[in-house]
Amino acid sequence: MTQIRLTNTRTRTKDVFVPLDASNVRLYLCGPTVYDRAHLGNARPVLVFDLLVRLLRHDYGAEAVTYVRNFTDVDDKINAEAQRRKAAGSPLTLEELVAERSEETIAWYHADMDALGADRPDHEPRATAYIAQMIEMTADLIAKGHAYAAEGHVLFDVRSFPAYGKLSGRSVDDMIAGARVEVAPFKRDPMDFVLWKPSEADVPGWDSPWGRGRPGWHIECSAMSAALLGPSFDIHGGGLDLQFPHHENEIAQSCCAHPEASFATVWLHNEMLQVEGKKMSKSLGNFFTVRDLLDQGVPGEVIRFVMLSTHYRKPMDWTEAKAAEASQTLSKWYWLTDGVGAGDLPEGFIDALANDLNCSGAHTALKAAARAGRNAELRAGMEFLGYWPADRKLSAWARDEVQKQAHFAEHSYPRLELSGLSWKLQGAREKAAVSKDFSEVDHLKTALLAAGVEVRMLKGSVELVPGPNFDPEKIAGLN
RNA sequence: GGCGGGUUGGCGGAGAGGUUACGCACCGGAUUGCAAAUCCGUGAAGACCGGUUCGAUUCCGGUACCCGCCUCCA
Repeated sequence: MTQIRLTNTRTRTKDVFVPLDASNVRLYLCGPTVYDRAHLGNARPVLVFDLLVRLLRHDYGAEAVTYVRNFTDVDDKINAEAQRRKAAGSPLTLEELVAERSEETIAWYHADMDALGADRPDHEPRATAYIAQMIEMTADLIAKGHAYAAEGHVLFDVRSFPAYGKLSGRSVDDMIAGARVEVAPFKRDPMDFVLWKPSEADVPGWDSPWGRGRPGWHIECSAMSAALLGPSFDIHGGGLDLQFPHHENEIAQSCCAHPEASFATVWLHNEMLQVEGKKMSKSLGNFFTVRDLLDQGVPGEVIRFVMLSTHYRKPMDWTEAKAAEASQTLSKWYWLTDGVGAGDLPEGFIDALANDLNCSGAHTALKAAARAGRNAELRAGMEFLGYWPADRKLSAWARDEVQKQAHFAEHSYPRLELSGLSWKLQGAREKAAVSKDFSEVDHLKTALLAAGVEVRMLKGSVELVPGPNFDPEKIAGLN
């Protein structure tokens, strides 16, 4: 068992990870709002958690980890798209159109994240399937004196929760002082946030004790994590942009609803994504989705490698140069490990990952293995990091790269030996080096080439690699 | 304005209070009858100013610059 250390936003230190229950390690990642294609930034937390889950499964056992990532399918942007389709003449109801939009977006999301080699979570709950739990939790918060109804809304009373602001290091008073937006008049405190809000007739809604309406943004994660993982679980994560207000509000809701529980022990936040040194934004014209990159021919493996190369707590800059370098490295690795069985993991590999997911360090361990020709170790590490799919079949891109490498390696890279003949050839070569009579060497080499064998003359040895047209019959006489 | 994070060699990117990170690129050399997407190696850093220390890129303080968040935006 390796000691895993993670930087916990809650404690602001890198702590040794101790699960509440080692036989059931539980994680929750805030998933996407399914109104459109996932952009590249959305992929980062997915890959960080994919890596974390792989490490935890390695440590605690595949069955001892439960990973939940939600789909937020209650959102005004989805509603807006549904209303647009309705206005365009769709015969479906608004609710059906919302579901339709969510369905297609979720399918895209799955396809895109699959292409990045991210394993699906154990549970992918949709907010719309947990409305009852949200209503129940909201009512409970009112009953416990932490929320109040006003003008069809239900608001969380931040003053009722002294720890409000602790996660993000803010005080309610400071935030009010810096507030720049007009405050709804029915709020008791400017920082109070919505648990439930009324829905007009042309917007999807659910019946509730406070009238027809829909949940606020934050309550879904509190309700779904409690339903699937219990009120206390181990790791909760997401992008740094979610730290406030989303995660802060989740903590307020969950801790007040379940005062006996601890909610999430560890909070993990990944830094944001940049593109060529600048923030990714539609106005700068550098905004793109995962699908855009895939369509441009950037392989999912390469996107994954680039993403995992930068530590999750540092801003990640997506650049063409990084993609090119990643492509080169992976190309070589696939070539080295194609057809090789996975061995032990390289030295230092797990230690690096266990140290707050230092994947760059894990890559270093793989580079060392590649350099030393420990291909079985390289293969094991690649599989661990998700560069080989579970079915161990290469993507079209990777297969292509392997063939290119094989072609280029006509005279270079050591792989496997046709023992005996390589010995013989090397022996002849050593003699020829002295006698300068290369006829025997040439004879052997020509025969081998004719039999479809690649002949690689290396310093001190000869590598013989059977090619696609290898015919053992033709070299039978050479031994 | 408030809060949080960052600043490492040409580029990318880590760990560690005191020994070469590593990769890519560059340069030098080697190996080779031919051949290199082969091998070996050198150089190159820690934004700035102070402080703590025998010693700091690593700890502390300040400055500059950059990034994110600041009530329904994921």
